[in-house]
Amino acid sequence: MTTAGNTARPRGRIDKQQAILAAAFAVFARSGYAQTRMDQIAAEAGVAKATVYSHFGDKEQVFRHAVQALSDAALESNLAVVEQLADPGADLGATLRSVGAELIRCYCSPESRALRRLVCAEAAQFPGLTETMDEVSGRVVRALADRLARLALTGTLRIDDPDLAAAQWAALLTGPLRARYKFGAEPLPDAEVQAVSAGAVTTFLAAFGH
Amino acid sequence: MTTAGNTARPRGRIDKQQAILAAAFAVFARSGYAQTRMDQIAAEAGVAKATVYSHFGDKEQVFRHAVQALSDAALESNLAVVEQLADPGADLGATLRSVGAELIRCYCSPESRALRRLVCAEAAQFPGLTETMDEVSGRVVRALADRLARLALTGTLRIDDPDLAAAQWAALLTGPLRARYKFGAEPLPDAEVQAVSAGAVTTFLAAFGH
Amino acid sequence: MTTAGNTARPRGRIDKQQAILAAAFAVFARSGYAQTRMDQIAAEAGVAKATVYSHFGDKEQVFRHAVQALSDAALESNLAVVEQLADPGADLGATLRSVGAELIRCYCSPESRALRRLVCAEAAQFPGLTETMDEVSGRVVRALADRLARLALTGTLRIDDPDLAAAQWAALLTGPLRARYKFGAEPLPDAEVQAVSAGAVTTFLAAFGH
Amino acid sequence: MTTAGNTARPRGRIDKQQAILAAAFAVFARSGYAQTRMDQIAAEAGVAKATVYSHFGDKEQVFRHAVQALSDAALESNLAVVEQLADPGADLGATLRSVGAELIRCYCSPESRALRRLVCAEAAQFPGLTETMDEVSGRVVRALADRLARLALTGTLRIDDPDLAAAQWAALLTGPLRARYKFGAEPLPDAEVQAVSAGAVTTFLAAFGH
DNA sequence: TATGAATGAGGATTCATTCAT
DNA sequence: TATGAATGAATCCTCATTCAT
Repeated sequence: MTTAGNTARPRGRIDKQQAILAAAFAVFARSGYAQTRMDQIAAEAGVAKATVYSHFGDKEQVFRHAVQALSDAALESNLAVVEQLADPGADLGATLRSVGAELIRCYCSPESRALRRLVCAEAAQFPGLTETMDEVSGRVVRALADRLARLALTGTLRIDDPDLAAAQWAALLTGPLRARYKFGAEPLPDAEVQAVSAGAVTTFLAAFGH
Repeated sequence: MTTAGNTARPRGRIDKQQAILAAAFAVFARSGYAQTRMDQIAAEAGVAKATVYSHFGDKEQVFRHAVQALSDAALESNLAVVEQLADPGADLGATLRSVGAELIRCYCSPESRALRRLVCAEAAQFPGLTETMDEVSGRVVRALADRLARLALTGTLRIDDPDLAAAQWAALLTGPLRARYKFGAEPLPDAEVQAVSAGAVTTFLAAFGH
Repeated sequence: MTTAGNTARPRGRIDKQQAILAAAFAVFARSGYAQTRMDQIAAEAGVAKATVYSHFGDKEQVFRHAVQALSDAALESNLAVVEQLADPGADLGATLRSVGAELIRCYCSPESRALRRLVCAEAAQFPGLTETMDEVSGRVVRALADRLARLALTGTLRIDDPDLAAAQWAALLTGPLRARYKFGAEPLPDAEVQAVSAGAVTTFLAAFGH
Repeated sequence: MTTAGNTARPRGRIDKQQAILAAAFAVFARSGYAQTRMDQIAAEAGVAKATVYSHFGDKEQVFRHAVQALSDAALESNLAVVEQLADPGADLGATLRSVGAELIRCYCSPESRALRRLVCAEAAQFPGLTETMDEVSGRVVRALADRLARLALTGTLRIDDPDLAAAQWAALLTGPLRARYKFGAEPLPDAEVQAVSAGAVTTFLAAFGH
């Protein structure tokens, strides 16, 4: 129903929904919740303001939908990266470094930073928002834990508590990053990515390797 | 005449400054930047709205000063905790666990959460804000690195790069915390504190202990 | 469909525009630019304040439109009077006196005084305002010059430079009026009108009659 | 203390009065009544705002004093010009043209334009202001009438009603000027001055010469 | 008198939201 | 459903004026 639509009108509605959501993503990410005007969203979506209302009810709903969509996307790309651990190859260290680097890049992508800013900013006013975020990182860490558990099973790693190990690896990857890369607009230098990932792997293997 | 002030008024100016700043801290932390009304700040400070303006110029300046003061306070209490590592005592593990736990508590104190929310929320609109935050965590990590370097010198730990070790320890402490404890309003259960701190120490010592 | 308007609403937009402009005329004329509150205009127009803004953008634009409309009206009534010279009748002096008196009355009508006050008052802050006014009096004088040129052609008057003669006649009509009648609120006594007009005609005919 | 100042204080008060008035002139003339802030006046006068209040009571009084002083100055310079008619010399036309030109320049001096703007603008809100202005132009016209009467006595001119003649001459001088020169900021071109003055003299002499 | 600080009343403007078409 | 127009509530900021010193 979403993609078929070769007859003229049935898709109009859905197209507009999508356009509105896309516009909302963009504007909220750019300006934050409070700074965002419904007019901007409508304009960027190419529809009338009232149309936005008839689709989503009010500003808060538009926001929640936008955040949800950003979260879904972020979750998906993170999981895709984690999946690369399914087949670690010969050089475990190298694989960990590469996957770690990609996780860092996901974590610092413009979309992720924007999402983090939005959630963080509105955590107080929008109950349930932090839960959404916990959900995302929780599922990523769990997926990571799954992979690590497999590697422990095969004896590649020496892990008692895969959840803890996963959480700590994630922490070692994202913790040392400067705030300006986590929240700010500054582009993340590749050297930083490599260094942090390498450092994380060294410590991680010292604790969980052989 | 300005500083003696045992008679009633000469200090009035400064008192009001302080009162306004304190009120601003509170209100911004509660409601976020955009939701905060200048009236609220003035009322909470017990002064007229125009007085706030004559002291700080406009809302943005009030905000910046408030954030600065919160940052200063946060930095100070973090540094005080780190200083406890100066004399690690006999049981290094226990000391690390205890200091780690206190650092976590600092990190999740209501003030710190509020500060994080505010900075994060307004990072896009207020250039320089993330730098302020980097500065704080940077200095804490550096102080931590100083302590770790001493312990490496005395042979208590085995550390090549104290800065990296410090950053990683901090990461192991704060990274695994759920978003609801970092940004949300939920109170931080002591069990979580203990568990995370203990886990961090184990991994840390595995990498940097004997 | 827009102009027929036997169904209720299509003309609503235009009606409101008109209502707002009319209200703005009145209030600005009464109180001057700075003293005028947007609320007053909105109230007097019977619309919401925001409607005024959505139609005109800001106070300055409302003002400019109001002035423009007042100017247009003033121009029109002045031209109508001047047109009476097209057929001067047998007694030229009497006609000139009568037309002069009417021009003085136009010049001192409440609307004209208000317009003069507004333009004069805000000349410094609103570039282009004086030009608008010059335009009005310029066109009136030119129309007058046209009439005088005709009378010169028929030999009724002896005029070399009709533009100069017109400007001077206008000057003789309005120049001798006391400020209180040009700008003030005082009603213009008919005796004053007659006297000034008669004096103007005498001098004018001495210079340009036979 | 600022200029003469050999004894220390006694003149301080008066100096400040003067400074305040001078500043008020300048600022009101620049910005109009409503746009003028008491702070600006105080700042430009180099005193504290409260000092302005202790000298003049409130904004309106400051304004009235400023207008009065501007009026006095304007009156004085106009009268000085008129006085040149006391000894008209051999070529009456030339003298009239020269005096007329100077009157036009007085009339369009920055101070006079400012004064006209201020009075005109606030005529509605400040009763008595137009009277002040009538007083000025009234006295100038009367002085002019005095001179014309003398010239009539000596047979140089042929005037029945010197007051009317004076008013009309003044009208012929100022009436034809464009609004931008009367109220606006545009500098008055000398050619305009000459032309208007010459035209006025021609018509005036046609009516009142031999 | 001179002043720096404080204030209360007020005003322009914005924006989420709703209606009538 | 889509829209242009209308709105009312809210908010930042300004400024004439007053006090205490």
